[in-house]
Amino acid sequence: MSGELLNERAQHLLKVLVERFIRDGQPVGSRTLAKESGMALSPATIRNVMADLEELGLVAAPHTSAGRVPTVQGYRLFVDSLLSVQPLEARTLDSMERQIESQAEPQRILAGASSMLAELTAMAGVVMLPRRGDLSLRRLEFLPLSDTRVLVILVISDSEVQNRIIHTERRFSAAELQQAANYLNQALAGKRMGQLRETLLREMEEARQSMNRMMLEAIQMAEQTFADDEASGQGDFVLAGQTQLMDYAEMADMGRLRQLFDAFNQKRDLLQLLDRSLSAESMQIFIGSESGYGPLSDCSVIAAPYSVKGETLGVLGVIGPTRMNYQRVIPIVDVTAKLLGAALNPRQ
Amino acid sequence: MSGELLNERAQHLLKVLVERFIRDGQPVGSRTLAKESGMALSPATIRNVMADLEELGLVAAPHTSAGRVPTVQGYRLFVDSLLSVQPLEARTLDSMERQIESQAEPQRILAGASSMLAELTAMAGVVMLPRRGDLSLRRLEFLPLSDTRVLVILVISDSEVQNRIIHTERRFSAAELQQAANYLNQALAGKRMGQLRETLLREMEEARQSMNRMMLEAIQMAEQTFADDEASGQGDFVLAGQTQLMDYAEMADMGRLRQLFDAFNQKRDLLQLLDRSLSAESMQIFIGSESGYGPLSDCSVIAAPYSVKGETLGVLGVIGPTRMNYQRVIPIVDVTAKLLGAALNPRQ
DNA sequence: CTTAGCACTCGCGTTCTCGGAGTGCTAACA
DNA sequence: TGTTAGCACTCCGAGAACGCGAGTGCTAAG
Repeated sequence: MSGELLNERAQHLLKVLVERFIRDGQPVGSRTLAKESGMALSPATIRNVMADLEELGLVAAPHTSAGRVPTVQGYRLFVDSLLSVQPLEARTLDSMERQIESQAEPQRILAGASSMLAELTAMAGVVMLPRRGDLSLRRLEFLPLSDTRVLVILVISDSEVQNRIIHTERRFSAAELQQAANYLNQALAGKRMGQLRETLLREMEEARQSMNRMMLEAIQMAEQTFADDEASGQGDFVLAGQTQLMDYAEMADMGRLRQLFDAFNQKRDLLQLLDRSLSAESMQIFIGSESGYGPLSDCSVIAAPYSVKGETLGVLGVIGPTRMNYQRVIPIVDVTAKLLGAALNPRQ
Repeated sequence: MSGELLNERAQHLLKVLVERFIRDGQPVGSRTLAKESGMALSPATIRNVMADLEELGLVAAPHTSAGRVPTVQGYRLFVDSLLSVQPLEARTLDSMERQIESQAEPQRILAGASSMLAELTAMAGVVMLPRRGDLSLRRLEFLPLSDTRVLVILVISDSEVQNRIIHTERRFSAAELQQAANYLNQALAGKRMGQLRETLLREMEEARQSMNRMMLEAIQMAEQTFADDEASGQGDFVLAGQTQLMDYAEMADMGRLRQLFDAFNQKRDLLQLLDRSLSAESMQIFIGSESGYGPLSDCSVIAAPYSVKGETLGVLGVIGPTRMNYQRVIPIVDVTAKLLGAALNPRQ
C-alpha cells in the first residue's frame, strides 16, 4: 500500500466496483473488476487492492469466496467524491416540465411531482407538503352547524382551504358569527399561521381593556380553532410508487418490507427525516443506516428542498434500495425540486 | 352416496373441515377430520364422503396425498348455510363504541372506523366515503385569487368543505363575486350535488329571459365549478392496515401481493366492487375469485353498507385472505356498519 | 510492486433418498 | 347398503451428498 490513504487507482477501482454492483447486484470479483476497470491489471493485483479497501471498511465480502460489495461508507465515498452525474437528457426534462405544468391546483402539482419522481426512478417518490405554519392566513369564516357547533373555514395562502369544527359556549346567530369573523379577519388576515396565537394574545389584551364582549367571544373561538395547530397535523407528505419497491430483490424479506410500509403509513418518523433536509438548503443523501431509522436500513433516501422566491417550502425526494442508480436519480430529484418550485410560484 | 345431494353428515363434515382449515391453514386429512368431527366414524368413511364432496366441487386436494382444502364453492356453502356466527363479546362492543364516538369530525369518524376494522380483524379495513352526489350543497363562496382565477369554496352537507379553482372570462371584483355567490346560494343551497347541473340549466333559461348579465356570469362560474363533478372524484375510500396482510402466509408471493397493493392505490376497481354492495342493502361477501377481480383472487371481501336515517351513505368492510375467520369477522363488519351509521347521525 | 500459480473455501443448484401423511381401492363385516 | 380394516401406492418435503463455479489468500518469482 502506498503512503496516501487511498490512491488514484484504488479510488478508480472502488468507483468501478460500485457502478458494477449497482448495475447487477452481484458481488464483484477480482477477475470481473480487472476486465471492467480497463486498467491492465491482473486479478491478483486487484485482490490486493480489495484487501486494502476492505481494511478501510469501504467494501465487504458477504462470505469467503464471494466478490466484494460496497459498504455504507463505500457508497458514501462514491457519492461524495467519485460520482459523475450526467445531466438529464433534454427530452426527459421536456416531458417533466410539461407534466408538472399540466396541473393547476397546488395539491395536484405536489401529487404530480411525487408520481413523476416515482415513475422516472422506478422507486418511491415523496413530496412533503408545505408546512402551514409558514403560510399566511387569508381569510376565516364561521358557519353555524347544529346548536353550539360551528364550522370554521380557513383560506390559507393562495388557495388552500381547511375546515375545523369547534364547540362554542353558547349558541350564536349567523349574524353574530358574521360579525366575529369580520373582526377576526381584520385582525388576523395576512398573518402567518404560526404567529396567529401571539397576535390573538395581543388582541385579547386590547379587547379586555375596551370591554368588548363580542371581541372576546370571537377571540375565544379563534383560540379554539388554532389550538391544536401546533401539536397535530405538523406536516404531511404525498407518496407515490411505493409498490415499485417490491420489485427489488433486496426487498424480498417480507418482514423488513412490512416495516418499511408501516413506516410509510405512520409518516411521523419519515417526516422527521425529511425535516432534516428542510434546513439543509441543498440536496441530501441518506445511505442505508445513515438515516438512523431502522426500517430504512436497506434503503437510501435522496431529498432536496424546494422553494418559491427564495423561501423554502418543503422537501421532496425518492426512497429506494441502497443499490440505486445514484448518477441518474440525483439529477432527477434536483430538477424536480426546481421545477416544483417554479410551478408553485403563482404567476399571472 | 344417499339420495339427497348433500346430507346432514356431509354438511357437518364440510363445516368441520372448513373451520379446521381456517384455523391452521393445512390441508385436512381424513384421520384428523374423523377425530375433529366427533362423529364416531372411521377415516375410511370420511374418505368416501370427501370423494363425494370433491365430486361436487366443494373441496379439492392440492395433490394426491394431501388432505382436502375448501374450494371457493365450498367456502360459499359454508358461509351461506353452515356458518354459525357468534355475537360479539360485550366488552369488544363497548370498546368499539367508545372508539368510534371519540371522534367528532366525519372525516375522522370514517378513518377511525377503518382502522378499527383493521385492528379487530388483523386484516385490511376499508370505508368508502359518502358519495358527494347524494349530499346537499349548503353554501358556496367565491374568493378572488390573482387575475382571472377564482377560488370556490363549497360547504357540503353537515361539515364537509371542498374547494376548487376556476378560471373566469374576465376579472371580477370582490363585490361582484359576492353578488354572484349570493345569487347562486339562493338558487342552489339545499340542492343535492348530483342535481345541481339540472338546476343550473333551469336557472340559465330564466336568466336568459330576464337578460340578467350578472346571473348569467354567475351560472357560468357554477357550471365550471361542477363540471368535473360527475366524471372525476366519483368516490373515495380510506384504507387501514394494508400491511397486516403481509403477515398471512398465502400472501407470500411478492408478485400477487404487489398487484393487490397496486389495486389499493388505483382505487378505481375496488370502488366499483364496493359500489355493488351499496345497492345491496345488506352485508355482502365476495369469496376469492367471486369478486371477478384478478388481484383479489386470493382474498375475500366482506362489505356492508352503512346508513343514516335509513339512507345508505356508503359501504365499509374488510379485505383479507380467503382463509379468514368468517365467524368472527362477519359480526365485526356488521356492528361497525351500524355504529358508523349512528356516529354519523348529527345529534344535538 | 506486480503477477502467476495453487490450494482452499464457500455457496448454490442438483440429485437422491427416506419417511410420513394421506389417498383410493378392495374385501370383509354389520 | 353403508361402514370399516387393510394394503399398496403416491407425493411432498426435509436432509444429505455431491460437484461445480467463483473467488480468495498466500507464496514465490519476475
